[in-house]
Amino acid sequence: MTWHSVHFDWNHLRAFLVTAEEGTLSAAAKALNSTQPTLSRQVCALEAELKVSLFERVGQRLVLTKSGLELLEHARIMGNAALDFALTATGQSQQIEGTVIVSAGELTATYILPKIIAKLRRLEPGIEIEVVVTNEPSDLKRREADIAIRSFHPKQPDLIAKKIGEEVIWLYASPDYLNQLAEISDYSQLENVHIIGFDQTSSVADILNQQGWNLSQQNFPVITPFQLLQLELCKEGLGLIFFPEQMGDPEPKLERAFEHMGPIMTLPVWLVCHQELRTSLRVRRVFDFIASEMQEIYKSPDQV
Amino acid sequence: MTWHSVHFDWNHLRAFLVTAEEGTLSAAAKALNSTQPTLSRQVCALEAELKVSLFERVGQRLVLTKSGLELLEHARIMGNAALDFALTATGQSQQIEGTVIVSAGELTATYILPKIIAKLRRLEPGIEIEVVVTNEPSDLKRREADIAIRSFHPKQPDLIAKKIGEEVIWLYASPDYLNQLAEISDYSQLENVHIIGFDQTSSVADILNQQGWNLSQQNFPVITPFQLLQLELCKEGLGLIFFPEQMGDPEPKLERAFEHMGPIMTLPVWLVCHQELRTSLRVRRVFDFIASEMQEIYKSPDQV
DNA sequence: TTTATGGTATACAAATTCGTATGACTTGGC
DNA sequence: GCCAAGTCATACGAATTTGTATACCATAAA
Repeated sequence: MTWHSVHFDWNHLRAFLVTAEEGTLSAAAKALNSTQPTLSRQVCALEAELKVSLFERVGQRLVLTKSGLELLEHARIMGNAALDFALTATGQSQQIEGTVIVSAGELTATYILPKIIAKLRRLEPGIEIEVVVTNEPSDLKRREADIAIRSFHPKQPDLIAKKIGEEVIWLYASPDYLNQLAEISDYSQLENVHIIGFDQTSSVADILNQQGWNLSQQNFPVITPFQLLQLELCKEGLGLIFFPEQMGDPEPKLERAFEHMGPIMTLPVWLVCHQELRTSLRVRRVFDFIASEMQEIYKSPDQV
Repeated sequence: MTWHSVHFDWNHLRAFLVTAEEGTLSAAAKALNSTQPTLSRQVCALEAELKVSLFERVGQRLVLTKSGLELLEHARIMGNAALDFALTATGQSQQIEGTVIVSAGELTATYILPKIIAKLRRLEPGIEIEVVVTNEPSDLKRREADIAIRSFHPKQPDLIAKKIGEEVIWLYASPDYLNQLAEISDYSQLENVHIIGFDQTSSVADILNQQGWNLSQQNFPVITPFQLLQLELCKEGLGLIFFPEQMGDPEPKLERAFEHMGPIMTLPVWLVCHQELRTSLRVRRVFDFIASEMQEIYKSPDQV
């Protein structure tokens, strides 16, 4: 086997890849925990090694040349291979010390995780936990997170998922606001009800309308995707919110609305992790611990 | 896009890959134009970065651990991507200066290439030619060569091939030896003829036996795959050799044997090159030049 | 036009990496 | 059993790469 063609500096290729993906040298430097001059030199060096002009320096902006665009495709393949390599490497690491990244939504991160993490840290002081709070599903493959808590089963076959339980969603409101709605028992009468929505899409309205409500955009005077703000607004009596019973019931200033009509919906709770990472002592420890602790919580919600 | 998991040193991964493939650090160092201590440190550094033990140091030999074996597969993918990257990069290089590697068999290298290379060097002083002389087909994909002269059409679809002509193979012998064989016209009488063979396999005998000869191992007292040695042995009168007429006819001390029976066989001559490289100014120039020069030669063999 | 912002390339000192030399060790052959 | 050959790891000076600071340029807004 000859390695003739592999003599160029692979780090320079990485510099090229990240620069091309990020758009600027400065951004690439930030992404790689490096500095802009370093990236600048590395890309230049790669161009010299290959005798190919990768970027065209037009003004302050770098724009890929035709050759650069073609080469970027191969560089991407290499980057993905590096990603896979890093992933299985983390999985192969048999040492318990290190960081585990957990991705969760705002509510889970706020109400569920703190006690679990505290308990885990007491049991395993060598494991450091990094929590990524996002309502978007993190890309486990790219290792934006090692473990994710999600409300849906992942499609990818290389992910493993464990079902923790069901999150029961009710409508909640402050006692004040509930008084204003008193006596109402028929959904169709709720023309002027206020609900604090997530975004401009009508998905929340759709769910309720399917259950007999008759809601339009006017029923959503305040909108925010930040659920903790929804909660505070609700406490102030600005309207109803969707909230899981595990988090909503313990809130002193919150009461279930229309309880006799039953819960709005239930969402499953999945704990997800990449297959490769299950072989890691560290990740497995955290995964199993979170799973057992959360299962305990979802069995008896009042413990939250 | 996050580059979280790509922070490890890609050159260290390359060091791991080449070391694993080559078997020892020293061999890997040679392959990478580096030194053994450097490779040693890089592999150690990678192990530290990943917190994974890649090799087990048993005695002086490095043997892959289970983790190392698993990671090697991903590293191989990355290596192949690097290969592809380098390949198209060379193709993208629009600079005429640089080295072009030509692979040829002994006879072509000795009789055909020198004049062509000399002429080319006069026309294109910026192009340096490296000739790889081997009877094995070079791996164009791994860039053991940029251009190869072969006697068969390549199967791989990503290679492009141009047919130069036909090599007509005769049996040749020294005048001395021919006199010993005088008067013989029937192949079946040639029980004691001596032929200088290539190797222990009976492929040469098979070819002749199919044409009515009756040869056994005894007819091949001297064997060598080195064709120039065959030639010299033939000149010394040790026996017959297979030789192309383009090279054999001009030899003063050589004559065709059994000419009236026609040539033994004809071999096509193909000029082969990787598709990606055709886009390189430099490689294309050499390819086209060799093609036209060789076609000229194979039209009128006496010019050799 | 002017100014503020965000970008790249260059200069030089500091930190890192590399190559040479060397030592300790294992394997294979005589 | 011993010697020769070949392996990997370590030490230290040299070479390379990196980061900080800075200059310079382009664009957008005032």
